[in-house]
Amino acid sequence: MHIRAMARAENRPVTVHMIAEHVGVSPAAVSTVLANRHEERRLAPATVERIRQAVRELGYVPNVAARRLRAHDPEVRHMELGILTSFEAPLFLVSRALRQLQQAVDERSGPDRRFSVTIDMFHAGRLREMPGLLNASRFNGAIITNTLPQDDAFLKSTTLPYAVVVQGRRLANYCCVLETPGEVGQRAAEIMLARGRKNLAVITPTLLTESTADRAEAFCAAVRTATGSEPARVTAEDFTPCSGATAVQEHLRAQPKCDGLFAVTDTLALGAFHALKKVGRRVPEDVAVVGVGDHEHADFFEPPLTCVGPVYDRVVAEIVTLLFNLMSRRRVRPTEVFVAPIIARRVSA
Amino acid sequence: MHIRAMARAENRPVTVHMIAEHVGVSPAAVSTVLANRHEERRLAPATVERIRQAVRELGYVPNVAARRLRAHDPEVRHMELGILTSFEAPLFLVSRALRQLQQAVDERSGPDRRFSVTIDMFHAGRLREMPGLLNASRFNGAIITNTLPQDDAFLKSTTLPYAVVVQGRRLANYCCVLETPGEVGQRAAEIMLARGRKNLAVITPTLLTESTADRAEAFCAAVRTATGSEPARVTAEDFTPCSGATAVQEHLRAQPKCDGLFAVTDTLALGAFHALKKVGRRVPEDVAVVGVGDHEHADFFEPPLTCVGPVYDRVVAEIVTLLFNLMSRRRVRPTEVFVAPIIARRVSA
DNA sequence: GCTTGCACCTAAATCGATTTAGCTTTTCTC
DNA sequence: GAGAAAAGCTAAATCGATTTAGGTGCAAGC
Repeated sequence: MHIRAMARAENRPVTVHMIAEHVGVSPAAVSTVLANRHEERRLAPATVERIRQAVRELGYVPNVAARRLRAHDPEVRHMELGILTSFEAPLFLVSRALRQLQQAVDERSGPDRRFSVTIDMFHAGRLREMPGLLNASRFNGAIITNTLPQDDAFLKSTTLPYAVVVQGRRLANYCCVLETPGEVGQRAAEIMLARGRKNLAVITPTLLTESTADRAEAFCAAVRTATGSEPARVTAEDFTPCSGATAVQEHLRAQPKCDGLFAVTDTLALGAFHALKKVGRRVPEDVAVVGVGDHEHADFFEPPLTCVGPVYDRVVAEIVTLLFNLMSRRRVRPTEVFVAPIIARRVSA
Repeated sequence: MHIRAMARAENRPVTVHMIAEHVGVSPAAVSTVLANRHEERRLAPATVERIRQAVRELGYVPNVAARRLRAHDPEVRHMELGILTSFEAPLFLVSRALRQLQQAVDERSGPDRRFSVTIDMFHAGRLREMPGLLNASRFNGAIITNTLPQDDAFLKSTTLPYAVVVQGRRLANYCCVLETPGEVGQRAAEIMLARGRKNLAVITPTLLTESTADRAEAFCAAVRTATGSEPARVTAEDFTPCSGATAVQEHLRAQPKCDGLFAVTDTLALGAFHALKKVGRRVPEDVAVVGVGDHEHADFFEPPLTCVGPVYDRVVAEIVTLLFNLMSRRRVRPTEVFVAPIIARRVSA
């Protein structure tokens, strides 16, 4: 064991102890230098220099977990909250969640209770690889959002052993907050039908989350029920206006009679606007457009975009409430909270 | 000391040890239950229940730092990187930084080297209150952005003892990446002047970062030099289009002859569009508008917004490179990296 | 009666860094 | 030259949780 330890030592992370050995002093001396307190603790300048040299040479990287543990004041309890989202998703819901969560946290912080809130990203579909998720060594509580079906499957298979609220997805073993299933698509369809639109299409990105899929499904179902015919499906590469524009432009070529577009996100609707202008069709006279999400700038689109969707601040408020209830164990059972969509009637439909 | 310890114990965070004492078992047993491994380790079901009960009653919150330290594989070095930004600022630069940083990190990760990247927010002007900043117990490296002058003053006064890259600000004791001072405002002025605009205004938010202040200054200086007259200053409450619209509308009332607007962020330009439409003035025929930042949707504004500004991907690339150089100690001296602005000539000016 | 095996639990080491109290050795003072 | 003070450093405890190796007592088997 001793020999193996030596053998492996080559590539091991450098510790204070190793530096100390290398220089021929105690770990205490090294630590003193690292904290820049050698003056007050009266280390000889020559020693300080030798230690500094070694620190540089060996490429020392402090272990923050160890430092945190040590630095931590035993009088205050510290809770780590994370907002977990995928890189690929837009950040606007996240930033709202963050703001509200921070506010909730500021209210609850005191001399004996502090919180930290961070945003942590995972690659879509690879949530399971996030370090510290499973062994609960990273968070005391987490909000998980923008998951793909693979991530959902992972979550379903293991109940994370701390407070978790999942957004936009129904999972039996977690507390979930999401828009009322079916409603968004339904309302969008109603708007279109009330305007007498016949040749409808729904624009979705390639990667569908549960929410975006549900919106498209419900829209199609409602249209089918009312008119007997199925809306066209337009698939954009991702969430960006650019990909939306490309997809819609192609669709308009194939289906010039199209007179109503439902975009499952506002960014795609923005792309649709662009494509429509390019081929000289007016919104909403020629083509009605409905978006989802209430993009913070939707009112400033040209024309202002009519949106259907849950009030995100409500969604976030529910999430935050649930999270704190879970953490204080006031509610332990998994729950589903639905937030009904509202319609922001503007100009585009 | 013993008595005081007892006295304080009331309100102390609950530890595994305390639970163990409360139940009358060893910490090992409690830990076993917390990890849900009581089956394989053959704890009596009754004991498990008693422990669970106590965990609930006492409101146990695990100390993640301790868990991390313990869970940590001594073969791999783990580096914690943070992107620190203020709540009040828009996230779009942050999200780009995050994506590029994550990519860099993915490339450098290996079996013996892992990274985690998080976004951490501070209240504008209160960076100093962020826990773990000063005692280096949170990050091995950090990108700091969207600071206010108070934050800058704080940073100037203490050199953080780890790898730090500051964005958008010149601080002698740090590595900084920012747009070339003076250039953005100058270019914006040139565009306006080349179009023969005379009655110019610059729109800024109330809270000015160094960059936004510099843009406005340089714009005014360039205009003053060329024409001898000073552009008007329009102050919006914050960065939102909404506040921009309000401010511009007011300005137009006071200065109906205004024919050129320079907005120090794209979101403010979007608000300006709105205000201009409302009073029936055409862009760019009546009023030219120039924005900064190259908003990811600037091309989809109506009309597409002409932007001046650094290529953000360049900025971020420089930041990431510097950060890794600092961490591997390939470059230790503070540096300033300037990224020259480019002009995205679209329709609005 | 003695071993074996099982059920159930604990002592102690460990993760890495920091700090406090204290130990040598040298230098200074009278 | 004795005692005090200063300089320069270290041993060991600590932060909180986890795990490994091992102990104890009881029932079963021969």
